[in-house]
Amino acid sequence: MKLIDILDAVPFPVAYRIAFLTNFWREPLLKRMEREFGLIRPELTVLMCLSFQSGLNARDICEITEQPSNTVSRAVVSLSTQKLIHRKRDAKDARRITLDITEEGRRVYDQLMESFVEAERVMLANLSKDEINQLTKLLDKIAKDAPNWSRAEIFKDL
Amino acid sequence: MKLIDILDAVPFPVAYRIAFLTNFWREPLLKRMEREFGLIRPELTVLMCLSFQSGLNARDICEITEQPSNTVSRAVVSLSTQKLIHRKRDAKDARRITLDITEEGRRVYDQLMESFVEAERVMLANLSKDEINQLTKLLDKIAKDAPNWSRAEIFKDL
DNA sequence: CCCGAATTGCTCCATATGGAACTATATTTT
DNA sequence: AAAATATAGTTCCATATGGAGCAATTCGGG
Repeated sequence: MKLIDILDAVPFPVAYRIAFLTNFWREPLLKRMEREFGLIRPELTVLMCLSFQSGLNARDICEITEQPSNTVSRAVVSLSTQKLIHRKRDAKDARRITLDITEEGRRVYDQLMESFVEAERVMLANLSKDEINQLTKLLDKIAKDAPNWSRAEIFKDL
Repeated sequence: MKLIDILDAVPFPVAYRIAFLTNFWREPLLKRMEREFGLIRPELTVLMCLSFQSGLNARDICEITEQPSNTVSRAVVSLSTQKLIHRKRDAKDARRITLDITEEGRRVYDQLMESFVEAERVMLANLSKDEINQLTKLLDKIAKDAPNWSRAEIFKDL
C-alpha cells in the first residue's frame, strides 16, 4: 500500500492530489538543490523574487512570500556570503538594505530553473498539449482566487 | 507584489501553481490543526493511514508515506499518549507493534476531515462541477504516474 | 542449534524553522 | 527639539525534522 492508493478514499480529492503532487515533485527537487548547490528553500524563494525584480529589500520579500522576517534574513545573509546576491545599504534610509542578484546568482538560478523545467516535463509526460493547457487554466483560476480564501472562516489566521 | 504575480513568469507553470496552492491551502490548515487539536503533520498522516487500514505497524506507515522511521515513531508515541491510537505488541513477532485508531481518534480524524472538506469547497468555489471533474481527472492522471518519475535522472535520489 | 544478517522501533545529534524580543534608524507627535 | 512610535534587520530560543546509529528480536545458512 502507498499513499497514492488512498487518493480515491479521501473526501477532499482535489486538494489531496495537489498536496500529494507537491510532496512527490517539489520535495525531491529541493533535496537535490540542497545537495548540489547548497541552497535551501528560503534561499530559492529569495533568488526567485530578486530574479523577477531587483532592488527589493528583505521586508519586501517577506511580504511577497509571506515568510517570517528571520527566515528571509538568514537566507539573505547566506546568499550574500555565497555571492549569489549583493547587498547595499540604502542611502536615504539606513535601515533598509536593497538586494540584487549577482551574475553568479543568475547563473545558478537559471540552472535551477532548467532542472525544474525538466522535472515538470517528466511530471506531465503522460498529458497531451491540450490537457496541459486545460490543467494550467484550471490551476490558474484557483490560484488567482487564493487571496480571497482568507475571508472564509476556515482560513482565518486566529 | 505577491508570489501570485510571478505565476506567469515561471518556466514550470503547472508545478509552480501546484506548489503555490499547497503553500496557501495546506499550510494554514496544518497550523490550525496544531492550534486546535495539538496535532502535527506526521501525526495526521499516521491517523490517515490507520483510518484507511487498521493493524498497520510503524514500518508499514513509513513505507506508505515515505517518511523516515524516527518521524513516524515520534508521531505514534504522541498519538498513543493522546489516546488517539492504540498500540499492541505483536504476539508472533515481538519487534512489531500493531496500531489501531481509537474511537476518540476516529472522532478527531473525522472532524479534521470535515474541516479539510470545507477548505476544499472554499478553494474550488469559483469552479463549476464540470471543471472540478476535469481537474480531478487530470491531477489523477499525473498522480498515478508519480511512482514512475523516479526513473527519470532528475528525480534520482542520489 | 548457532552465529551472522536483517528487521523493528527508538534515541542522539545536527539542522531548519518561526515567534518574540532586541538594536539601529526613521517618522510622527507634542 | 524631545519623546513616543514605527520600521528594517537580526539574534535568541524553543520546536520540528531527518540521518545515522542503537538495542531487542527474528530469520537464515551452515
